[in-house]
Amino acid sequence: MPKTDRRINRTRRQLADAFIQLCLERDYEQMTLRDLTERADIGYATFFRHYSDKESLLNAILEESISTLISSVNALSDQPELMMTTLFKQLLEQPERYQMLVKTRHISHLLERVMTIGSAMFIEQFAHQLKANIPPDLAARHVIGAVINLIEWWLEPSNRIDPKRMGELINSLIMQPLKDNPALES
Amino acid sequence: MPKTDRRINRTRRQLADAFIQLCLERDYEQMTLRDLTERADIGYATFFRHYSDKESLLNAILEESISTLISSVNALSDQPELMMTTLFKQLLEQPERYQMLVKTRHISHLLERVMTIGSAMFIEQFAHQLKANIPPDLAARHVIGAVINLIEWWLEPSNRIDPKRMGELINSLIMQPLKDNPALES
DNA sequence: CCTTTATGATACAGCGTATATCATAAGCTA
DNA sequence: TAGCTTATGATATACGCTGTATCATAAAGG
Repeated sequence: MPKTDRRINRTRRQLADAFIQLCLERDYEQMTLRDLTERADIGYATFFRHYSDKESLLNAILEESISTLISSVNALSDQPELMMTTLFKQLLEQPERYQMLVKTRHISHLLERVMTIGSAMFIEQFAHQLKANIPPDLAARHVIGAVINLIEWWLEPSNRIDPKRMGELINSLIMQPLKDNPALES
Repeated sequence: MPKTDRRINRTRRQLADAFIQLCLERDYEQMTLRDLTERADIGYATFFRHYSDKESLLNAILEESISTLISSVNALSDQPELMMTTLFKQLLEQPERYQMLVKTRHISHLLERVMTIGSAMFIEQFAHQLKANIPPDLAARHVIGAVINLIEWWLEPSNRIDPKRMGELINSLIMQPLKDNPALES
């Protein structure tokens, strides 16, 4: 493994931090690279030595977030509810980063990758006990989309209710209703 | 009511059509006003006599779509399932337009306005029979977000299942699970 | 300590945006 | 239809942002 130059890490960290800050303060679209490099306190031309354009930096941050999240969750794919609570706890580690991904509408890219780990198993596990006449495509899309929707809601600072409770709610509002004989719980 | 000049209507219609076409063919972000005015077959400068920028045109199309959709469903706010099927039938009238709004991620703006009509009544109607410990904010968000998610899925041409069936599925997968004593149906 | 390399500063070409101007054509009104 | 009004087309232009090239300098690594 090649050690990366400290200066490279420093520059990229400054860029990522400035990017997240500016995204939350202003708007992604109208944020210029001049704004960004000034906030990051690096030379304008230096940006292009690391990323080809603004979107490329965003994708780098996205991919890094995906790796972090997946490696903390992929061992739990057989325990959906524990996987969910673990996911929520992980999100709390760097809230600004994930709020930025909500604002730029890239959080779904991230969560689709994460959810695919769990939902593939979920679909396989429940395929034979799906409610009658529910198209499997629709079921899969509903699980992933509805969970993402609640996570986006939960990322708002005033909505950060207990991760364990969120896991229960997701199970009761989204997972169980797909089953033929839903277990009744509070 | 002031009659608008035919030329104005003609220009704006050409711009909207070209905009929808190019959005579906290429990408919204990298679509230039030169591309747009060339496709619409109008002079470049003429664009700015109608809209201040690209986003302004998109918003105009969005607002027009919202008006059309709302006026076709707002009388049905007391019949959620009929409102849903009517909504789906309306979407079938101009599929390209709404697919474009999905691609530009503006469909949620539209559907939030439409769903607010129905969900306000839904919330009021079911507030007293909500499952225990479900935060009302979360419930409202879940209803709107999950419905929008299924509509986006349904707008994909290969997923256009029967509007009536969609209304039933939405009721059984999203609405009923929020209630304390969910009615069991197929 | 010496070599390597990432950075900062600057200049510059290219492109898209947005505005101003003027002649022309199309629409409206009587 | 005639005459006035107005939207359009074409063109020129200023401006800002992007992306690249160059060179001297500072910082890192061995």
